[in-house]
Amino acid sequence: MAREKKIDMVILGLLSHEDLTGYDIKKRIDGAISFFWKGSFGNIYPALKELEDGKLITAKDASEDGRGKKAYQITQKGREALGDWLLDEQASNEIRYETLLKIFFGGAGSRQISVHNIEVFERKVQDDLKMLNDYCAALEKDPANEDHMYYYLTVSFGIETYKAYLAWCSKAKKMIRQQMQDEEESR
Amino acid sequence: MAREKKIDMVILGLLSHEDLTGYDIKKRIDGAISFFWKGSFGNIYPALKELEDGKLITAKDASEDGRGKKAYQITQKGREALGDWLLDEQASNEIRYETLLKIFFGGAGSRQISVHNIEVFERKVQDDLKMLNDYCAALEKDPANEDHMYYYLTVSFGIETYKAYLAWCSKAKKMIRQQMQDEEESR
DNA sequence: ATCAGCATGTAAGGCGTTACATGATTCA
DNA sequence: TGAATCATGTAACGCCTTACATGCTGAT
Repeated sequence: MAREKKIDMVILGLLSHEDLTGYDIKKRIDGAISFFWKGSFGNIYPALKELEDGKLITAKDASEDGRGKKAYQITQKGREALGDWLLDEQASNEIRYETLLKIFFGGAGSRQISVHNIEVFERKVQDDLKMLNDYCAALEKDPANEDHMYYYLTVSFGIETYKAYLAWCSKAKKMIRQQMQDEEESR
Repeated sequence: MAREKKIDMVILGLLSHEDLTGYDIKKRIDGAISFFWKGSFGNIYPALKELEDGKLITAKDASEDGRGKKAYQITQKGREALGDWLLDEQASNEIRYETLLKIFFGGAGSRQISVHNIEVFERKVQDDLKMLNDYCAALEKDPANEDHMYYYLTVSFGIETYKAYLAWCSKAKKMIRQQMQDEEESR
């Protein structure tokens, strides 16, 4: 029960559903997971090697044609590690929002800059929310399977928080603009 | 306009209001900022040294008594760097929620475990929300200064998103329990 | 032909965390 | 006197990002 890397758990989690290549794993991570977890090739391939060394996964040659394509399968030991991780109630949940940093220190710049920084953030959130809504719609069409609910729950977490972000953006812009106006009137 | 580290900007931002020691800076970061940004001594002290080397801040001996206490001041050059950073509209906003990972892969464990993981998360959010509400109350009592609104905005961002988290927690637990019940009935 | 996408991997560097090391002060 | 807090710093390690290097395949 060594302190496994999170990327290991992501890989094991994905492989618990289907066999995948490193490249496929990257694509899956870039999908619905991407708004709360990231991964890169420079991250994934070394992790696959370590997991294979630890016998948590096995590789089989999946080249239909001779190129070195490898599909990975999870082993029983891998499933156990995944189960242990789920049972461990400690979880690191972190946010690092540079935008909030810029708002917090907004007094060091003009109010217009702060409004602009909020607008840039707002646009990004709107785009991401669209993406999440698309995922959600796709899930509703698809026949309900066992894991469906879990995917839906994470997507809905994203949708709800992003909606809260957008509400905050409106409020924040209004508040800053109001203060700009107050100042103008008192001049 | 080199690609400055974010911790540098946090330090400059804090020093733009008041002179502080490294130890004080840590305390400030652990305050209202902590829910969207982190810092550690192993992070802060080397950054202070680099900022001093780059003449963005200056140190003066603040030992009332002979111990090597140093208070840092921001320089004009430091203020400019801070202003440039605020003007730069690109910002990295990331969340890494292991809890969501555990929910996403919840199918690999029992439903009870998923409910439990949500509850652990929920309790943490409730505690943090209390803290944020306290900050908010303190801000409302304090006389309104220039930067007040900016502090308020980031705190209110936290409050709003944490409320959305809690609403999601209730919904998610209900959904999982409902599915457990459905299954029991169809047995 | 050429470009996008499939596919695997390595290397350097950046940044941050944790633990360690040290010592003074203040308050109970 | 002992514990908590103030105060500064270093060192090792972990983990991830970015960029690089390589080559095949399928569609236009």
